[in-house]
Amino acid sequence: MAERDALACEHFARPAIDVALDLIGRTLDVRDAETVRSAVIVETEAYGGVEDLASHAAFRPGGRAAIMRETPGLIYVYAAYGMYPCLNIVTNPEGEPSAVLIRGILPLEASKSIDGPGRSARWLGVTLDDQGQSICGDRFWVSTSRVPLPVERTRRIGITRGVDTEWRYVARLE
DNA sequence: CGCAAGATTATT
DNA sequence: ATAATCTTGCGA
Repeated sequence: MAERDALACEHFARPAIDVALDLIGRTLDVRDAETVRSAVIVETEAYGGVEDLASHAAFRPGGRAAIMRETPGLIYVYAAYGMYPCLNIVTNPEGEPSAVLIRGILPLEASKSIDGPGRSARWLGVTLDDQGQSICGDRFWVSTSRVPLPVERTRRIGITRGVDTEWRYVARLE
């Protein structure tokens, strides 16, 4: 079998804000029993750090979000409003609980981008059971290659606290 | 044990 | 604008 074009887990052992920007333009692959879904990451948000009140690690540190304290490169999945699984990648700088939320993707076989964390995770086939999986494993991996895209930096969406920090990145698509 | 809030989405 | 739907945290 050919070498897989995958980033090593150590790549995510950096501040979430750095990883969030770095991920824009990279391809995310998710292997299913039958197929492999591939999509370019076009929108991300960084969460974490002791000062980030919007982070689950700050106001909901127990339960699933505890994984944000674990090894970088692990998958954190939470159900937004109890209904929609959302995909995160744990990115631990120095024991600081943090993660990057995948908010938008551009499926390779599609022409239209998918907007929103719930819709993105659903297209990729991500479920709550993927909690704890590795982003550099058999089911999930991210390409070493990166499509150069114009990136915009904005405030995060859908939150009521920590609204001042500009920790969201969006690729500007033609 | 009960209740309110929340990193959302589809429908009215 | 608002319902759908459930985990987590907090107060009684």
